[in-house]
Order: sequence, then C-alpha cells, then structure tokens
Amino acid sequence: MPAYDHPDPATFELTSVLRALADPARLDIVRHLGRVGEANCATLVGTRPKSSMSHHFQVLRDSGVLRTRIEGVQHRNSLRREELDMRFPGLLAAILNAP
Amino acid sequence: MPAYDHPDPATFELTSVLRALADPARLDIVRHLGRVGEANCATLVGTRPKSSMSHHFQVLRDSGVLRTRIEGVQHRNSLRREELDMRFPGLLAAILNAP
DNA sequence: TGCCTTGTTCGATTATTGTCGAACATTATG
DNA sequence: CATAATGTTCGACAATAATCGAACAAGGCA
Repeated sequence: MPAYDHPDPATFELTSVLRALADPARLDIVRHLGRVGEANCATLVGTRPKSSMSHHFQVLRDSGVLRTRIEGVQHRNSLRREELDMRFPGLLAAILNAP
Repeated sequence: MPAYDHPDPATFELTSVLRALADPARLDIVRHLGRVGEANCATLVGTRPKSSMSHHFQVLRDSGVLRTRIEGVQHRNSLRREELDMRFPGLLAAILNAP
C-alpha cells in the first residue's frame, strides 16, 4: 500500500481540526495517543467495528491531527504534536489536559 | 423574556464546546466577541438570516462558550472567558490566537 | 500456495445539523 | 394604541456526517 497523504501544516484548517476533535470516538483516540505515543488501529479499536474506526482515523489524518506510518501490515498512528502546535499553539495541549 | 439558562462550568463538556466551535459561522461570532467584548445579535448578523444566527447563539450558549444578557430589547453576548479557562485551560486562548 | 492478520473501501442506511421563511413575543417610542 | 426594532420559535427541507456489514487488498508466515 502506498503511504498516506498527510496535509502540510500550513494548510491545516481550524474548523477541520475542531470538527475532527469534536467526536467522542476520535477524542478517545487522540487522548490515547497522547498517553502512549504511537498505536496501531487494532489497539485502539474498542467495541466499534473496524470500518467505523477506519473512518475516524481518516478524519483525524485529513485534518492534520495525526499521522499514520505503515509498517508491515500494521498502521501506526501518532499525534502530529509539533506541527499542530506550530500552527495552533496551545490547542492540542488544552485538549489533552482537559477533563 | 426570562433570562437565559447558562450551564454551570462544572458541567461544560469538551465535545460540546468543540462542536460549538467547529462551525465557521460560530467561530466568526466567537472571534468577534474576542475582539469587541460584548455585542448584540444584530451587530453579529452578517448575510445570514436572523433565525440561523439565533440557532448558532443557542449552540454557543448551551455549550458554555458565551453568555447572553438581556438589556431592553437587545441581547448582549460575551464570551465566558474565566469560566471556560477554569474548566479547559488554554483552550479559548488557542482558538482566539489561531490563524 | 494457502491462510491469517490488519486495515481499507464501498454502499446503504440512519442520525445529526444547518438553513431559512413565517409567525410570534417583548420592549421601546411616536 | 400603533408601529418599529430585536430576537426567538416552529416547521420543513437540505446537507453533512456517523454507523456498519461485506467484500477487498497486502503483508507475513507455515
């Protein structure tokens, strides 16, 4: 599989990022990644079907929140911390620290 | 026009706040209020109809982002800065500073 | 090769949200 | 009281987004 397309930080859109974060399932993903650093999809799939999760990962990826690195058969996801913070300083920290 | 109900900061929900902010029209409202402090609805209505704006104000109010004070026939809106910052430190600042 | 694992894509359905006109309520003000 | 100004509410419709099973693709391994 070809690698994913990840948007350039200069093109991150605030509304897209906020929409991506404004969903419970995706917020769970983001917070989990905030704790563990990197995780493949299977690790993050809870009770929801894979196809739903795949969709959520795509939304997060397309908005710039996370990056997906392919290693063998696994897709490893991690937050794009530096890039997000460059474009929207303090935003991700506020999300990760929120109750 | 009984006064509006404004949620208690302890009950603010992150996903609700993010959903409220994740809309272009509402983001415009929030940023405008960030600059001018307080404004009534008419001041903030651009090209959109009043009924649409009224809806957006309600979403922002219900999530805790802004408060509406009634003065005569006008409804004056302002950000709930301190309360938001108490519950989600840095979040509003990140939004207002974002490009 | 055959099979298992990991995850995507497709398509259909459902659910949630946004949009906006029309009618209404309230507060001035002439 | 009649009228204007400011917003809300209602209802219908449109647009957007989430859900999820089934079929598919690719890599790793026996």
